[in-house]
Amino acid sequence: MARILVADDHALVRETIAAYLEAEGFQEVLSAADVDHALGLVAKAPFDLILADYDMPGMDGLAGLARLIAANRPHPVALISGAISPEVAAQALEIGAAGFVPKTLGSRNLVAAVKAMLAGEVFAPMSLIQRGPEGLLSGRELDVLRGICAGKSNKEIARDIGLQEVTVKLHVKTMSRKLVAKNRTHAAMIARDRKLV
Amino acid sequence: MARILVADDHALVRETIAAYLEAEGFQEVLSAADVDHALGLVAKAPFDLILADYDMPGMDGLAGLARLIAANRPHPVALISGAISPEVAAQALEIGAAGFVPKTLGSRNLVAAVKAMLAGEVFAPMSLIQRGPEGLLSGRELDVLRGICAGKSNKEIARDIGLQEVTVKLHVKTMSRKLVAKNRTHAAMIARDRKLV
DNA sequence: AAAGACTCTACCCGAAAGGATAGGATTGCC
DNA sequence: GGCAATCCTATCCTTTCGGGTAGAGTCTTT
Repeated sequence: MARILVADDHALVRETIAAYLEAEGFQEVLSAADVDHALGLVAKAPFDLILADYDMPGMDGLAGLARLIAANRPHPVALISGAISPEVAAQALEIGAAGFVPKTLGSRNLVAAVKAMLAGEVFAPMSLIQRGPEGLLSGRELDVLRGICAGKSNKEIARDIGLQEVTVKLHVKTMSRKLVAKNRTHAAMIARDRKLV
Repeated sequence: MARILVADDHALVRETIAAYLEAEGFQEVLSAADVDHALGLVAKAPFDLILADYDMPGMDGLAGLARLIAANRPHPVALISGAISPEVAAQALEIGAAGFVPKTLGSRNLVAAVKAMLAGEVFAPMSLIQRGPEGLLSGRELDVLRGICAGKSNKEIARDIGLQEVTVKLHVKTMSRKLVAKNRTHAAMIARDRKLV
């Protein structure tokens, strides 16, 4: 019926999902533990649909997803994920992701989502779609946020990315406003929760 | 063959694992989405084995696990988890957990682990067992760490737990040393990574 | 060309955090 | 009792943060 690839580094999740889809009547369901393995399988023969985990070795943010999409074009590639931020979701859709399969999805909904995406539709929970470009962090702000999450001081961040300390402080301030964080520590925790880094 | 309960708030994980275990020949595999639901099922009839997710509604740290263990005594209760800190693992074993099932475990190993625990053995990856009491955070230090993770200032933390600000600063210092953190933000990220809070 | 972003830098200030050192209080344990 | 660990408080000092305001450069879009 369809050739599907499930890519997830959690063997338990990967294999059980694959087994479930096979039991649902999909002809060929393969699995991969990382992006490189997945790309190798795609190279042999493209899939009708790829489900890829966002927190997977080789993903490197959305770079790995972009490679998968390019390799499997024009067939759809979707993200499996426990929790994804609206920011990441928007970027994923921009680079051509076919949708999202939250792990909170039930088995029956999973099948429905897979069928929808096989038919060329975009499947994504509303909560991930409805959002303005409001409150998005700029590139520099993300750089600084990464430094903060690494426990660096403003001075260290400034040295590492080649800026003056005052400039870093500015980015910390504006970025904290956007995240509605009380301070850098709070911002770091929010970033971690929303997987912004 | 055995009556097993799989408790996980991720419907996809929960149902697929349950389906897989059933396919392996286990007679009765039920599932629950939160601790309260699980306790309700246990109350009707105890299970030969319970697999419970650590990051689950109602778990409240290890309190929920303790309730499940008490309710299902003397049958084993194990934790399903993507990542668990040695600290939490040790505490779980102390209060009587039967072991751990990392999500990185393959399907075949899952079956082996389940059978081992049904036989009364403790199943846990070595990496979670070998650890000294070295570097453990004291109660107060954990209190302060929780405050830091919430983005609070020392002053706020002091007010909330009824201490002087200087005392909080002391705990921040000693706790950061133990975690080998450069500052409070770094400590917060380490705590989040190791699930210390 | 103008508007709007993102960007970088500078100066100022008060508040917060980090670090060192020291003393006393409370436990539980040998 | 002595010992160790944890806990609470204190004083002093330096560094870092957080916040405000201001000016100017780049780039893209309209």
